[in-house]
Amino acid sequence: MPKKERQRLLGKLLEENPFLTDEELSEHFTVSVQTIRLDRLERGIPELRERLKTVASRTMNEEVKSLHSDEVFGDIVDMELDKRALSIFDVTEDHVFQRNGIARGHHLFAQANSLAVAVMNDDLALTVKSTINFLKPVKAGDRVVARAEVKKESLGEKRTLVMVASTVNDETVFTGEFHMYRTTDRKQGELK
Amino acid sequence: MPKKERQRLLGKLLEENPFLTDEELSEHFTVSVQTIRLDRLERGIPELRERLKTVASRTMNEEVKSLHSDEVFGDIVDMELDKRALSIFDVTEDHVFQRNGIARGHHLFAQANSLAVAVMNDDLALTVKSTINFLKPVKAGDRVVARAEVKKESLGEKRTLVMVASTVNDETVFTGEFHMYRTTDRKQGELK
DNA sequence: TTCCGGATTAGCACTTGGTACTAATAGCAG
DNA sequence: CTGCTATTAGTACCAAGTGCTAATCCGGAA
Repeated sequence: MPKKERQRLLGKLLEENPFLTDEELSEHFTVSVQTIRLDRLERGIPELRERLKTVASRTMNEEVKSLHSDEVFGDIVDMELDKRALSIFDVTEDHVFQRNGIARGHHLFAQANSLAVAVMNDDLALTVKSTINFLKPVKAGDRVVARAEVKKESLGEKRTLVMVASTVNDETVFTGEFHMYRTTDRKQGELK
Repeated sequence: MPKKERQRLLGKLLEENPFLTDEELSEHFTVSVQTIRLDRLERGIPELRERLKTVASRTMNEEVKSLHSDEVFGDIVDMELDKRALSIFDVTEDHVFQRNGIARGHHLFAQANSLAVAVMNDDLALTVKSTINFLKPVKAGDRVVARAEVKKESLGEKRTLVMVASTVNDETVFTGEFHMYRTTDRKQGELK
């Protein structure tokens, strides 16, 4: 097997299974341990212990994250109940597909949906139906600004329509219509 | 500080942060490294390297599930590429509104959306547009089963329609239409 | 007071899975 | 034959330990 091919496979193998020692790897490829070390050196692949450290720290971070991200997805920076609201969501590496670096749709949806729930001046607001459009891909590092607007003229009792538009650098990347259900039956515009 | 108390704290500390070496721990408790080792021995706490190994393997196990389908929310239990797929998502306290115990919409959406992406036999599948319905509230403890079906007769080139229906105890709680974009332009039914 | 025992500390040999470096060898191309 | 690359071998060293023995400290009972 040519060297290049072996190194490529080595990288792939270790990505799938970071627990392999150089010795195990040398047996797998039937080369010497030193060759494996040279290969790792050339490809910048760290040693077993370092690999485990990074994998383990990834876990710890994610566990913290899934706990933290509780009520609202994205920071609400401005809100006028029953009228409009604005939230900001910074996209990081954690939110994108590894393969193409594009943010997963459900994160944009989560931001918009959370904002729609929050802007409703109601104890128990639920999303009933929604139509959404992903207009442009969002990348890691982008700052997504979602604007929600409550449509006054909308729908019957206990139903409210909230429109959300999300932008990155003033370019619209996402729009959504959220049909919300509220428990308290209340006339339009009346504050709680 | 009494020995018992120190050992209790040691256990707690290492659970939160498994990355600490005996030396760092000895400084933290202002005792010798040997004392820390005796403490670990008595409490059956493994050494740093073993701790990282178990933490890392925990990650990998979780990632194996999402490896198949590239970052899926919910476990995919069955899948026939380009045809249909099924995933399970167990709702916990973390997924519901504290106030009313009802699952946040974006979790159901995330499960369905991830499944729609996974079922597409494509390297780069993106959601373009989606219409969803939340039919019944989902509570903590519920097991949500999402079924995705690729509609063969659907849409133009590079576009595919995926229908997803999610049920709890055979009752439909959520339905969604996902208009997916694929990069590889390919005839219907043709396998990669 | 003296002696005992648990707790603590110290020291040494050894282990794993490496790094860093040097040197030797094999195989092929010009 | 020379030069070059790839591979292999061997040495010293490191981190973070285990395992074991031995010394020390300190408080309470005889």
